[in-house]
Amino acid sequence: MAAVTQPAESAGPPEGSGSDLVPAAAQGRELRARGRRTMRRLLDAGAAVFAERGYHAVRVDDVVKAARTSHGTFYLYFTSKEDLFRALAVEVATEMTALAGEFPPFADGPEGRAAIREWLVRFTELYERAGPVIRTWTEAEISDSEFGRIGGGLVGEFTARLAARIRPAAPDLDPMVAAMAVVALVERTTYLSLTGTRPGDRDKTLDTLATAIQAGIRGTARR
Amino acid sequence: MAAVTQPAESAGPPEGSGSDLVPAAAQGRELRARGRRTMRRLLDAGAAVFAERGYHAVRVDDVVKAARTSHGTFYLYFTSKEDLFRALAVEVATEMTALAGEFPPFADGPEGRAAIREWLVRFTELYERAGPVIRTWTEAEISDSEFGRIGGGLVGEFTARLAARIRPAAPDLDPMVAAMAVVALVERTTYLSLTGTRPGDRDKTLDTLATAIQAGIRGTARR
Amino acid sequence: MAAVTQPAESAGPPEGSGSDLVPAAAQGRELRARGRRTMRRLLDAGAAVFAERGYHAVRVDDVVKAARTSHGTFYLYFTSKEDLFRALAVEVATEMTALAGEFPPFADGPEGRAAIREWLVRFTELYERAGPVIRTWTEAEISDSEFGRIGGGLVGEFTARLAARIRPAAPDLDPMVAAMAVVALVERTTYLSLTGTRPGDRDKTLDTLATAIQAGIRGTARR
Amino acid sequence: MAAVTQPAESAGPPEGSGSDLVPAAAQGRELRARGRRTMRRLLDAGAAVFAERGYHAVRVDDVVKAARTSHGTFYLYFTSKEDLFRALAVEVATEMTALAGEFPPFADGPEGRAAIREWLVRFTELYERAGPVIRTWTEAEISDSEFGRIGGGLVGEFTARLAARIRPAAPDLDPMVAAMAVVALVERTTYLSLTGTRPGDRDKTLDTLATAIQAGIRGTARR
DNA sequence: TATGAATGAGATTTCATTCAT
DNA sequence: AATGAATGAAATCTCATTCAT
Repeated sequence: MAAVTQPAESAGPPEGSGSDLVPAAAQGRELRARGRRTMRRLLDAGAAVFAERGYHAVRVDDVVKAARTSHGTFYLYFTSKEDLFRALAVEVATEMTALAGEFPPFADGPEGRAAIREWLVRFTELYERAGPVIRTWTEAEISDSEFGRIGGGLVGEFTARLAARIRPAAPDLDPMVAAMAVVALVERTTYLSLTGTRPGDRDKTLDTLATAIQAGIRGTARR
Repeated sequence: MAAVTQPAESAGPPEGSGSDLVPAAAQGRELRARGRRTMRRLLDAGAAVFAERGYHAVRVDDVVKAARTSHGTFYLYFTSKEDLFRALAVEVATEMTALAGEFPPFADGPEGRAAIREWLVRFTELYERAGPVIRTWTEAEISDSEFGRIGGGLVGEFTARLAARIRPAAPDLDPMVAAMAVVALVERTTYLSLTGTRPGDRDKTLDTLATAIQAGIRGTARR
Repeated sequence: MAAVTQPAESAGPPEGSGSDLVPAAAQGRELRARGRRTMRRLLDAGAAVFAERGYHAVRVDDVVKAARTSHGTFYLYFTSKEDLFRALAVEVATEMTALAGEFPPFADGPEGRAAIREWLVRFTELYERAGPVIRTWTEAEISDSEFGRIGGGLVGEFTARLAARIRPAAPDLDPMVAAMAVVALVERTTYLSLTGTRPGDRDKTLDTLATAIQAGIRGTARR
Repeated sequence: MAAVTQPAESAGPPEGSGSDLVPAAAQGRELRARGRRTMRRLLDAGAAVFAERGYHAVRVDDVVKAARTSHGTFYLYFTSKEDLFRALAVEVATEMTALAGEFPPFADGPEGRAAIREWLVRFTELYERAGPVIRTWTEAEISDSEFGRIGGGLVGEFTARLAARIRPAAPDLDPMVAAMAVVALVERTTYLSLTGTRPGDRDKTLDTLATAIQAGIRGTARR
C-alpha cells in the first residue's frame, strides 16, 4: 500500500495546491501530527475496503471500523464517502500519470520488447494496489459525478502521453486511437488476469502483452 | 438480437429452458400471454434504465415507472433488482456467446482484415445495446455474487472460442492469453469510445482495432 | 378432519340461520353442488394451514394453493381471511358446545373417574383437530375483533355447562370458578401435551387429569 | 421484579451475561449509560405496546413512538421486532423461573393451603405484568421459531421445579405430568380471569385454585 | 363459476450524516 | 481531537384485495 499512501504522509497537503487535491473537510484546517495520522489511517482503510468490496458496497461504518476510529471522526476529515474516494482517486491518478510519462519509446527488437515488458510490470504492480479505485471510475462515469472528471482526465492524460510515443513509431496509425487501444488492452488484460477470471500465468501474460503491443504498433508500421 | 430491446412478444424466453434462465420469482409459474408481455416490459424497462443510470443508481421504482406497472407486479416476476439484472445478464450472455462463435478465422491480407472489421461492427452494435449490463458485471465481480459466475463464465466461453481461432493462426502464442488480450482490447476500446471519454471517429476506431488485431496475431506469427 | 367439516357439507347453510353462521360473501347466494364443494375445499384447506402455521403466518395464497384454486375464487366465497377463519370458528364452537353438554355427572369411585376419562379422550380428539383454531381465539381476544365474541361466548357456554355438573357435586365451591379451572386445566394440559413441549405419555396424562379433576372437585366436597 | 416495567436504570441487563441474554444487534457493542437508557426505554415501550395490542398487531413504529425515539435508533439496538420480543421474553423467563423455584412444599391443612395461595398471588402479579409476553409464546410455538425454545425451556424448567415438590407429596402420581397440569391450571385460569372472559372475583378464584391444587395433589395422595 | 394478473397501501430496514458530550 | 448515539429520508418488499377475462 506504500505508494498510494506516501505522498500525503511525507508532504502534507501540497502548498498552494488546487482545491481538488485536499479533502474538502480538511480545507483550511491545520493538521497536527496526530490529525495527519488519523487521516492517513482513514485513507488506508478506505483503500483497503474499497478494494475488498467495491465502492457501493462499502459503508462508512466499514471504513471507520477498519481505521479503528468513529463516525464522528470520519466526518472531521472528509465531508462524505465520496470525498474520501476522491482523495484516494487523486492519489492514484497522480501515480498513474507519472507512470504514463515513463512509457518507453517504441523500438524494434528484443530490447524494445523488454522495455515495454518492464513498464508493464510496474503498471501491474500499481494496478494491483489501486485497481479497485480505478475500476470504480468506471462505475462512476455512468453517473456523471465528479469522479468522472478525474477518471476521464486521467485516461485523457494517459492516452496523450502514449500517443506522443506512438506518433513517431507508427506514422500511419491515428495515434490517439492507437493509444486508447493500448490503454484498453493493458488495463483490461491486467484486470482480467488479476480478478482471476482468467488466472493463467502472469509471466506469460506479460510476455504476450509486450509482444502484441510491439507487433500491433511496429508491425503495422512496417507495412 | 431481439431479446434486450425489441418487443419479442412472439419468442419470449426459450421454452423449457434450464433453471438459471428464468428469474427466481417466476420459477414454477405458468405465464400466459399477458404475463409474458408484462415480464417483457419489465425486462426492457430494466435494460433501458440500467443503461441510463447504472445498476446501483437505479431504484425498483424507476423500473416500474418505466414499465408503467406497479411495485407489486414487479415482485410478481422478480424477487429483487438483482434478480431482474440476472435475467438480463443471461439474455446478453447468450447473445455474446453466439457472437463469439462467429469470429472469423484469422487470415492475412485485406480480406482477413475486412472480416475482422465486420465482426467488430456487430460486436459494437451489441455492446451499444447491452454495454451497461456488461459493465455492471465489472462492478459485480468485485463482490463474489452470482453475477460473477455469469460474467466469468461468459468471458471464459468467449475466450475459449477466440482461442480456437488463434491457435492455428499464431502457433507460438499462448492462445488463451492472446484471446484474453483480444477480448480486453475489443471490450474496453468499444467501451471507451462509446462512453465518449475518447469520442473520436468510430470508423477510425474500427479500422485501427481491426488492423491491430490482425497485426498483433499474424504479425507475431510471421516471426 | 371429519367432524369439523361435516355439518356444512351435509346440510348447507341452516335455514333461517343467524347471520354469523354463514360466511358473508356467500350470503344470499344459492350454492350449487360445485360451489359447495369448492367452499368445502377452502374450509378444509384453511383448517389445515391454520393448524400448520397459525393464523397470522398464513397467507391467503397458502389457503388458495392448498385448496388448489385461485385468489379470485377465494373472494367469491369469503370476504376476507378473517371471514374464512370465522366460518371455521363457528364450526368448531358448535362441536365444542355439544361436547361440553355431554360432560358426565361427577361421581365418586372408579366409574366416575372412568367417565371423566372417556370424556377427556373425546375432548383431546377434538382438540387435536381444532386446536389451532381454538388457540387463535387467544390471540384474537387481545385485539377485540369479532372472534373474541365467539371465543368468549364459547368459553362462557362451556363453563356454564360444566358448572351445572359441578354445583350438585361440590356445594361449597363456587361452581363458575371451579368450572373455569377445569376448562383451563383441560385445555392447557391438552395443549401442552400436544405441542410436544411436554411430550410424555398420552395415557398417563389422561389418567392424571381424570384423577385430578375428580379429586379436585370431589375431594374438596368431602371435607 | 424490576425489569419489565420499572425503569431499572440502575441495574440494566445482568453484566457479563451469556450470549442469549443480549439482543443480537447489541452483541459486541459496549453500551454507555445513555445507550443503556435508550435500550431500556425501548424494552419498556415494547412491553407496553405488546401488552396493549398483541405481538402481531404491533408495528415497530408503535414501539419507537412509545419510546419517543426513531426507527434508526430501534435498529441500533434490535435487529427486528422479533429480536426485541426475544429480549423481553428472556427477562420474563428469568423471573418466572425464579418464581417457580419458590413454590412451597406441599403440606396438608390450612397452612399448606395458605402457602400455595400466597405463591399464587405472586404469580398473578407477575402474570399481570408479563402475561402478554407469555401468551405470545403460545402464538409463536405454532411456528417453530426461536421463541419456541425459550417458551418450551421455560415451561420445562417450571415443570421440573414443581415436580420436585410434588414427588414427595404424592408418590403415586407421575410428578412431571402432575406438574404440567398445575402449570396449565394456574396459567390458564389466571389468563381467563385476567382477560375478563370470566371476570369474577379475584379472591374467590385464588381460593378455589389453592384449594383445588391442594386437593388434587394431596387428596390423590391419600388414596 | 373460475382464474391469472394487477394493485398499492403500508410495513420493514438501511445508512449517510449530524448531534452532544 | 475524538467519540458513541441519534436521526430520518429513502429504499425495499409484502400481501390482502380487486380487476378483467
